[in-house]
Amino acid sequence: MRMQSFTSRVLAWYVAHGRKELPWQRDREPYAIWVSEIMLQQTQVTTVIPYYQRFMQRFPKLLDLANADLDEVLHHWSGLGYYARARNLHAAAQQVRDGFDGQFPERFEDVQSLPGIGRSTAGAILSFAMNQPHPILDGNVKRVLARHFAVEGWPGQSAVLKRLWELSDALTSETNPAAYNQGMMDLGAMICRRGLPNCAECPLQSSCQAHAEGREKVLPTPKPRKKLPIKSSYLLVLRDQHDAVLLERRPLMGVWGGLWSLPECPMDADPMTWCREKLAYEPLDMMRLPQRRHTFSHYHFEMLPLEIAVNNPSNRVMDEGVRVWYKLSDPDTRGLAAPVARILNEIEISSTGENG
DNA sequence: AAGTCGGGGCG
DNA sequence: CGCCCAGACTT
Repeated sequence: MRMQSFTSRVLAWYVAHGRKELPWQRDREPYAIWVSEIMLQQTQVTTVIPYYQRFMQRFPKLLDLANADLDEVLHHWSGLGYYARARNLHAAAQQVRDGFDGQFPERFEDVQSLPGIGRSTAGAILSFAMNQPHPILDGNVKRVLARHFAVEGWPGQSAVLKRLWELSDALTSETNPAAYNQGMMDLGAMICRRGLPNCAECPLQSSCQAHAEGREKVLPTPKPRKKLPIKSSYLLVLRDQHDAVLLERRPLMGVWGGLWSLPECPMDADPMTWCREKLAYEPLDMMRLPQRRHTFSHYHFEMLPLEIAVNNPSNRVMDEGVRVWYKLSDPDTRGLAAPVARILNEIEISSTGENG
């Protein structure tokens, strides 16, 4: 008998083994699926789930998100990374509110025109929410296709990417794209895994070219990587007489965009002098805190936190959009850079320990 | 086409 | 420690 098609095998496998109980699969509301798809960009399912639940509890409807302050959106995103996703999500919600009468658009071109939504995410949202037949191409689908069809080359190369899109487009189910796309993602996550593919339980094994050639572990071709440079800075923890800490808001573009962080003193400067001249606070006492390393996609960040006691006059004027005194005992809803939150948390624990 | 953008999980 | 993960955007 003739072998079932690629597409029908994926569909059958999804019905039998795929994931159907994820929090954003309960209904097919476009807004919920949209939020989940943005969170899932470059982020694994198990990491996303608690963030998704807190986010949806605070912003249950699209208009709740559109009408919220960006600061609070970033607060609920803090720790997930790629904060441009949160800013784009917020801006896109406002575009839907103002340009689409608050209804999430149903035309592919309209969806892809929203900030933060590219071809793959637009296809995912419209296929999952409305069963529209659009292909997707996330990391899982790339891996399944690259292996099954033995596609050579790093998928970041335009020619390789074009070939993978052609395959995804040709294979996507016309009748049940939602189940097919979810099936491909689940196959990539559960069977056709990066490190140790479970070919024995794969519905596509009989036709998989990489498996036939014993190359499933070396495809897809990995990204050529360079050694990450190391950047070091002092992080100044200015602490006033009321146990408040001075925070600065980071520029929207760049690392930790829009989040609140500690003043960053260059390594070639003297922290006491820098504190006096750049921050205009007279340092009274200084203490080293444990050094930390944070790794970004493109460099290591060595943080040398210094706790500096200062006197904070009550009549001093400050621009609260750029700098705030953050009370350790009374944390609010600002988005803090994750390593900064950990540093402040340690200080707060040690200070509460001293007082009782 | 290449670089930017976070944090976590895993071997 | 290196590598990757439900990518999109800028230059």
